[in-house]
Amino acid sequence: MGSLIAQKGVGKSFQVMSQESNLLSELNAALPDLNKSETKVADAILEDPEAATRSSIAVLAAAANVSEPSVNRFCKRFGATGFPDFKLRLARSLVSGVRYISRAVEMGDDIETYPRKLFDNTITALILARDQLPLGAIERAVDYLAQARHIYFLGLGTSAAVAMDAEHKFFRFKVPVTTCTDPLMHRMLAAGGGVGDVFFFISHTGRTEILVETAELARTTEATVVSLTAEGSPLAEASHLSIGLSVAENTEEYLPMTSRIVQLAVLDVLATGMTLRRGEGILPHLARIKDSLKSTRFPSGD
Amino acid sequence: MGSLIAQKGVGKSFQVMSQESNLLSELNAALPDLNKSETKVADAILEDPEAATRSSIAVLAAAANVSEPSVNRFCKRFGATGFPDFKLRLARSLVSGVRYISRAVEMGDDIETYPRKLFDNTITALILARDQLPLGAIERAVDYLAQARHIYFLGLGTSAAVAMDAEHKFFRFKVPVTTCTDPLMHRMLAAGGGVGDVFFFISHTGRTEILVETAELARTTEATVVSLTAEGSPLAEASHLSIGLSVAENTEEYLPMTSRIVQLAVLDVLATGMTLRRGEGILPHLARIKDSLKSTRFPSGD
DNA sequence: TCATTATGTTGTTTTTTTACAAAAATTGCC
DNA sequence: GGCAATTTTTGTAAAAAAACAACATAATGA
Repeated sequence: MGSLIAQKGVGKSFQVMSQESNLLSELNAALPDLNKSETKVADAILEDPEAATRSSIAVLAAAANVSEPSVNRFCKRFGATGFPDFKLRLARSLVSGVRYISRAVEMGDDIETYPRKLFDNTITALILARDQLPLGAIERAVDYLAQARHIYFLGLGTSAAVAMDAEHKFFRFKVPVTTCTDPLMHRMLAAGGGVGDVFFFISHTGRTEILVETAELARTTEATVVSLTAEGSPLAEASHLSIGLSVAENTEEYLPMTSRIVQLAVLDVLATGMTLRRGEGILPHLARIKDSLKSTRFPSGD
Repeated sequence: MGSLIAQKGVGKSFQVMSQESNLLSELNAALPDLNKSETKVADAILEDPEAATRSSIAVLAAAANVSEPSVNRFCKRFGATGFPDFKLRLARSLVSGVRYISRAVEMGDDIETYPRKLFDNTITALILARDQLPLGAIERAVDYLAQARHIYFLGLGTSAAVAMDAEHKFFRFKVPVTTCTDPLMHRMLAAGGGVGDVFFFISHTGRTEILVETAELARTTEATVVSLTAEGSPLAEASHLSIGLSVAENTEEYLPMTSRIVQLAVLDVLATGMTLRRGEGILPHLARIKDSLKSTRFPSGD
């Protein structure tokens, strides 16, 4: 379920996923399964989707070098009742303005181009992550965290910053939270784990040896080992519970980017889950913490 | 500027704002200024906007008990070139109005609901930020950073994690980067600033007194002060250059959420800008840094 | 009552869709 | 492999639907 199913012969329609799906990404995904003229139409649309929504069927047909009925059939294949309906759907999926086709930044890109690309890629990654969020794992993670006596967020490199962010969130729940970036410290903490301790590992690849070893070490204790990492990775295997992410890795070659933002978003979810678990009672406490900062600030105008 | 202007008598058109605005709210706002048949049409559309996007002009005219040209004129009054164009705009604003409207998590939300809400809110924040990104400021910030002899990322609380993330990115450009969370240390660093030093302040509110004071202190030196913070805030005022963000403040009451993700995304943009500025030459260097981690990892399957 | 504005009617133009036919590709058979 | 039959793909042309413009009538207000 979820991805395109080309039902050859049967009804020949590219019925897809829930209505959630984005028409543009759908087009993109269907691309390999399309025949000649369909491909031409898809290309023409993807070339400039915005323009496509404004074109008449005749204009689009000309742009794609196919006949008008071909365009019409194309629309129907994608679940629309006809061309106008198709344009409507297309317009809707354009709203977020996200170019669903991730485009990497190129050396020649100017200031008008690359910030948009980066944002779009990040947004796309979040949308993808949202749609395949392992809710079961998240729910169980919240269980563990809510019952934890002490939480350790462990990550290295870029994930260390994510761990730090997590610390800034979870200490609010009256649970001792520890983060650190020293792998030797990690080991010692892990070795000392006991009942009620939750070791929360954060790693994009899930393959960093020292981190996996630390997780394995923690497993030998009474502590609970949770990880936020790549699905099926060694770290995931080493954990009691893994929140598996399959972030279509960074379009950008050299700088870590989208993966950590998705991790942060997931941690937001966990923290929120914890708030909900705690119930109304925790709200005054959270409010107090927030208010404690007021006196450190210049009064705001409004 | 910004809100609807009903130019009675002159051209009689409800020309409005940028195309940014939401057509639905526009209709709503214009309601009192409409005449009889226009009101009927507006009512019919507002009654069920979703249906309106699917109707032909005839169907809508019937639903509103007016003639077809009345509907057509109505559409033109609202800036559309005609009925189809109007429907397109309506479809667009329906998406942004309905789905992309920020919805706060509520106490009763279940696992199917709140993760989605959180992700949607984050995504919306990124879209908003993307569309009002101060490109000029970003470009100048890249200038400063690219020429920096030493970069200091300073932030407190949640922004400390963002600063740490920035450190993890920018050290790759062969520039000394310092982050720290100790405000006394901040002051001393700021006091010691000199030509070529860039102090990069990160703060959601831009009102944290010690941070603003540190920025002011840094301003007394030869160093450059840049900030990523709320537009028009004291911190922004204290800086040579401010990248102003107007993150529609956290729907979530008590946990800092979307703002820092937007900050991270902007830092991605800056880091990328720096890569582009450095040109192809920097790529092997970035690749070397990335590869340096290979030996710390379990070999990946693919 | 006259001028102005608002609305509707009629008919034309544009757009979309259907029905059908030609072309291309595929399959089965020799 | 070659050839016919079948299926699929694509295009043409005509019908249907939709949108629009021009004009006419009705309503409104001075």
